[in-house]
Amino acid sequence: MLSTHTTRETDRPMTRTERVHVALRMAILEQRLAPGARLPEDMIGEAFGSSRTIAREALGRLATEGLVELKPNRGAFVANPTLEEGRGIFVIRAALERAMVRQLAGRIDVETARTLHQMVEDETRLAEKSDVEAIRLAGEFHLYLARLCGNPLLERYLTEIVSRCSLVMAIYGRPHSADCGAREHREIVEAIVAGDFVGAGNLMERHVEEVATRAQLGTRAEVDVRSILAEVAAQVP
Amino acid sequence: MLSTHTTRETDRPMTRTERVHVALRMAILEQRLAPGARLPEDMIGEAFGSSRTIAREALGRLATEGLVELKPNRGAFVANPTLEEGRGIFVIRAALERAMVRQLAGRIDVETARTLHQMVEDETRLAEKSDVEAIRLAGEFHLYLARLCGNPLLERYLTEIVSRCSLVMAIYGRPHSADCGAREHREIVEAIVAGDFVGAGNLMERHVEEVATRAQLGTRAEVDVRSILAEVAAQVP
DNA sequence: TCTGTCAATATCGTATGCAATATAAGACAA
DNA sequence: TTGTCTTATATTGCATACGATATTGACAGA
Repeated sequence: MLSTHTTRETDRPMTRTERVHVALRMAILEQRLAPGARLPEDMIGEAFGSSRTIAREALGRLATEGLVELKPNRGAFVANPTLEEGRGIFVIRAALERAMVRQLAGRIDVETARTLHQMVEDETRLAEKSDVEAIRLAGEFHLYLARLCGNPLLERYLTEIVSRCSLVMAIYGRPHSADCGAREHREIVEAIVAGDFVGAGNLMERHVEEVATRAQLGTRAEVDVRSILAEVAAQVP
Repeated sequence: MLSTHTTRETDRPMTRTERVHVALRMAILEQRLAPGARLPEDMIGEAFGSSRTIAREALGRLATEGLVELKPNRGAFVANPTLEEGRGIFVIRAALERAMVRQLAGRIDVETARTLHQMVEDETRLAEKSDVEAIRLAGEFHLYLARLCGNPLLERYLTEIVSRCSLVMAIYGRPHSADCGAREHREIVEAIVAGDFVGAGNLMERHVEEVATRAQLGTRAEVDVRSILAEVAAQVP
């Protein structure tokens, strides 16, 4: 059994808004809904057998998560963050995750430590088998750490940020670049367990930055409509 | 003129939801609405001459900001964060503001530097005159730095966090404790302008932590009903 | 052929009505 | 007096209707 960590005990049967919300989030993160796609309230309501009220609220939440853009009197669109926004998101992520592991360092009981090691183990094993699974597990790892902090706001922010990062990587990342590097995760876990909060913080900060650069976020230039038009024009005989 | 920095050019005449939203936020932060107070949609809609739809949406936004708590099928209440949540919020704030000034260090043009010095000047001058004004200016200072980063998400998070901090301090802080310390601000500005990103980061991190401790967030114990009852019982003859 | 104006359409912003749910109050028995 | 059951009330959850707004396409004029 690989992902006991992901089970979220839904005591409440999940409100309709929530259902639509998570379904749309999934679809966007899996790129089944392409960035820039229109998301009319009517269409969503119809698709889920609900009214626009539900669709509207779900879209509102997705907008605060940064996954959709809400243009007043125009409608909702799947977000299409610029490369610069993407970099900004990773900056915040690095800062939050640094603080997170610093706080965690030396405050992990043996049971939790075992779980963390197990997660890294699973990641390593899956790294060569299934890309998509490995990426999912890597995300789980970061979110699990956030949960351990016992800081609800930190957890919320990190959940949101991880979503945004996934979207940015889906847009700008090259294939396979999203791997989180199980080895880096292992080093971080070891630093945390050892109580080395400075080392853990630095490792995590560097880790996040490297994920960003591996995704080519540092090198690829902003898509410039003008230059593309020039290219296209040049190809016309 | 003290606060040109606060002018937000509202190109759009501000939607009704927004109006209710900011009005309620003000009221909560000024403690005109006490923590724990009920906020029925009907009542709010009536008060603002709008329908429940508007009130509902405003409450939803305030909930994501952490200023109101939304209990399903029960209603909305002014948030009443625990002391522990309050500490967690300051942890995040320290992390974000550290990253913020590190990014800013050495990237400030002379015009902006002048503005920053002016803000610190104003704070110093008002520090002895008007408490409430000084506190407001201090908040402006932090938010202005966030705006300078050009990172929309960072700006949003920090706005949200500053609100939450205000609420926490209103609940748990002792009077006058919220002063941000204009001298600390001056040191930070100087480090930023000098391009000393390590120093600026450390100063800011410490500064936020000290604001938290000055507010007694580090010392005061959680209110424990049991112990209070014991005290009361002991006083009974 | 190009550009400006206008109508048609699609979609959102808002109000309101009805059903569902949770709390609170009251009655009653132990 | 206390515990439990029932009923009443307050309030939200959700759907729908109507007016407001932006975009699209057609058409007239240059």
